[in-house]
Amino acid sequence: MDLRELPLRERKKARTRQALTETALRLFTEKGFDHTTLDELVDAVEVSKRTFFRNFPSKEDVALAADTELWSTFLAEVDAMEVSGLVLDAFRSALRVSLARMDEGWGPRFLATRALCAVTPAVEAHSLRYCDQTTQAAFARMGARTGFDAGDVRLKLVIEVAIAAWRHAALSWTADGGPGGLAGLQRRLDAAFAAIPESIALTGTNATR
Amino acid sequence: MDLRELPLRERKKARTRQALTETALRLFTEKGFDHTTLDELVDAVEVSKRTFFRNFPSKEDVALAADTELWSTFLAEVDAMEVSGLVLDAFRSALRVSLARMDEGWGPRFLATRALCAVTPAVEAHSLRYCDQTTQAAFARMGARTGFDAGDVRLKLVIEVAIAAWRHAALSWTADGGPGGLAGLQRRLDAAFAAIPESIALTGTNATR
DNA sequence: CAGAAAATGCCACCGAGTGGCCTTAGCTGT
DNA sequence: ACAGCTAAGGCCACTCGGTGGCATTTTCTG
Repeated sequence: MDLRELPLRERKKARTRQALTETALRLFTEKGFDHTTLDELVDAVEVSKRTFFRNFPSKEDVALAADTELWSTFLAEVDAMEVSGLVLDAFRSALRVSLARMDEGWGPRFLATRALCAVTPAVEAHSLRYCDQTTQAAFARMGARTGFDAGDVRLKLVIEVAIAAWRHAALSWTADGGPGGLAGLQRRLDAAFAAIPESIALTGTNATR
Repeated sequence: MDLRELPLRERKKARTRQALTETALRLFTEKGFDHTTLDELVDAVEVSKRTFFRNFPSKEDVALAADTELWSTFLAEVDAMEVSGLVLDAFRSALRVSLARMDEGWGPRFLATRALCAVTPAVEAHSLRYCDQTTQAAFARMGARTGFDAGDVRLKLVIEVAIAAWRHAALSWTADGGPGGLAGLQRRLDAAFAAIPESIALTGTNATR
């Protein structure tokens, strides 16, 4: 992430990208996603609208920078991870490590992004798609790396379960205002994973109240 | 679903709605979602664009009519279902019953919708959001009906797992071209549910190839 | 310092989606 | 049967997200 060593061109590009994500997140949070036009954003950052769309495929994407950082790190982690034992545990630790790799300031940005998702359907939809694409990519890479069949239901499901645990952890953590920072999020993640066996064995009767 | 008994006004409304969904699915499949303008669609059905947006909140929604039919039936089923034993089994049978409730012609429409999702990111994103909303709604209703805590991780996870099984079944069935019709989809669904216990117990080692 | 290559800015354009307002058509009373 | 009410549809103008084309600036290379 250190960009001091990059050529000037790349540095400038990275700088405008970051300015766009930061300003966008601030404006969207202050005024709402729908009530912030792209013109306002690009005016504030002093770039042209054309430049914006060379950096981000859509208005929604600039709001989800925190998500994409996490997911790309996660995929790299999946590629690198040792699987000796429960596959579910491997994914849990991949998530844990990815979270630890996020740079300082990511936590608050992620929190703001989630808050935005909660009130803006369009952003939520994009976020879910990223999540799903990541799940599928993880499935494909794991399938290629380990010996599992290309369409093995079990591998697919275990990844979906891991991601579901992550999503629940992130959601509940966000709903409570992000208590304890990233360590707090980490704890919720562990709790969610720990609850998985009980979940599928869960029984209940109709409470007639 | 029989609309012979409705007042004339309602009948007409239902008819235009159906004409829109059918024509939309046909046009989108033939020419692609992005290369079909709303003007073409409303011209074909002979309604104004304004009328379209009184029936559907967005262009994507008209393509997902098959999804919404299934999910609303599923939610009704969740409200009605008996839970005595494994909660996971209750959801499996709710999905099974919902599928059986779909009217004739739903199968092909659903298949076409899924094919559309596979090639059109915007439609896919909307579809995922519907799915997620359904999951959350099922969670909220179940939480209210049975005695579980409002934010019980286990209940949330078991629903996510059930939906994940459904999604995998639908995806693999679609990828193969929908073999065996709805009965074939049903079989994939059973197989996916059956694989859940093995999934979370799945172990593997790095295949160094 | 010259020239290639990449990034940016500018402008015109398309299509999705909305608000306002008027007209039409189905539903109510007498 | 008829008059009035109400809901739905049609029409029009407008905003905003997103794209293509082309000229201009800026950085890299020799």
